[in-house]
Amino acid sequence: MKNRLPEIFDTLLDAYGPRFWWPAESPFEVCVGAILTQNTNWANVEKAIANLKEAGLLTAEGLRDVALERLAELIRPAGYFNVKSIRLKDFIGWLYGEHGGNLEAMFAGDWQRLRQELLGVRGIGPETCDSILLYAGHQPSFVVDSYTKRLFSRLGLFSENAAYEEFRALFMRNLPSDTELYNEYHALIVQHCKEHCRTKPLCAECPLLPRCPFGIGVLTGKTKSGG
DNA sequence: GGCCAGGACACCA
DNA sequence: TGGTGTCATGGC
Repeated sequence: MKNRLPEIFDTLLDAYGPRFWWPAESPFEVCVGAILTQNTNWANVEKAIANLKEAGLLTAEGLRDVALERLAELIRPAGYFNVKSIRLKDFIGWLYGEHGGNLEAMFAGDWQRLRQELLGVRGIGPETCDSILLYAGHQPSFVVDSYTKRLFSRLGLFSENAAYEEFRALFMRNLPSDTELYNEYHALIVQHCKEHCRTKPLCAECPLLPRCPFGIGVLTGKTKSGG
């Protein structure tokens, strides 16, 4: 079976241009945002991040020392604030316990070992973990999110029910191990899905339609007529 | 007023 | 191992 992933990337890049992800001012902000964005609209996350910045708490030390209740209140706009405040505290506690609260130290060793360690932190699942590795640590760990599953299952390439690690492995097997490529690919998937691939079927303006090489009927109910 | 949004986890069979 | 309920705000 032909590897369609590179050409899909090219199509998305042509359509949207480079996305310059992650939308954050520092690697630490990426880590915080990765936890706050769990099952949440990014616009709401931005409000929570802004609250943390305004309070001067968007640092490892700040989040370590702030009271849990105050932290929850500051991140309230991001939703699930009681859960996420604990998750942030757990991550910061782990960061201090294992790496002295230093993000550079956290990323200094072997990233695949770090991945396993991060997955052991309560509240950090595979997507959050890979987002931290890729966008904060600049390590070639592909990020799979709900958009990725939705788009590529609609394209008929993967089963939507496939496990996270299966999805991730498929991308990493079929693409070169390239941090910049993984960075851009995931960002383009998000951009694309926000515009064309929410819960509704893809619309006629979908940039994947004209060059779709794999039977767009999966998406539209019509069959590709060739040519 | 309902749906949706860049998940993770506990619990249960 | 897989399915289900829970956590919550804000925009449309």
